[in-house]
Amino acid sequence: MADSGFFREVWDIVARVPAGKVVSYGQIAARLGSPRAARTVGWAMATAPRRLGLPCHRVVTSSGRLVPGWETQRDELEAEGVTFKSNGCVDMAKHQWDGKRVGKAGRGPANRLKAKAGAGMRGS
DNA sequence: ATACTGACTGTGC
DNA sequence: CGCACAGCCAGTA
Repeated sequence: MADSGFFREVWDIVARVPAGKVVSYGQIAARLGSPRAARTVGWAMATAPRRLGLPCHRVVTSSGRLVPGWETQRDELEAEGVTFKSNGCVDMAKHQWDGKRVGKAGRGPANRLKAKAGAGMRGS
């Protein structure tokens, strides 16, 4: 894989996400070795050719929020058995794809991940 | 080769 | 609790 690079891997991972599960952009990026490349991952989805049949509706943000401007996405996930919270967010704590690594569920605000403190230190 | 964009993320206030 | 700012990676123009 990786014949083309990052994108190919992103699509590959997304295509491997089982129904009823969701994965966050950051999780995919981290899987590729670049936890900060979440944007690139989202971009890969945005430019992902539909002919690939990518279940982009299974990709959500770290907050469990669905893609902004997407109305059918929630319906698609529900059809797969994904449950939602009252606020309209996916119950990622329950459906976030383990990514073949069980025990990693809840990597984000939901878990108060305080890794690397100098991550977004805006000190310009 | 350079610049810009893009469906994110984590902190800061 | 909500809004804003800055950093990151890769592909297209």
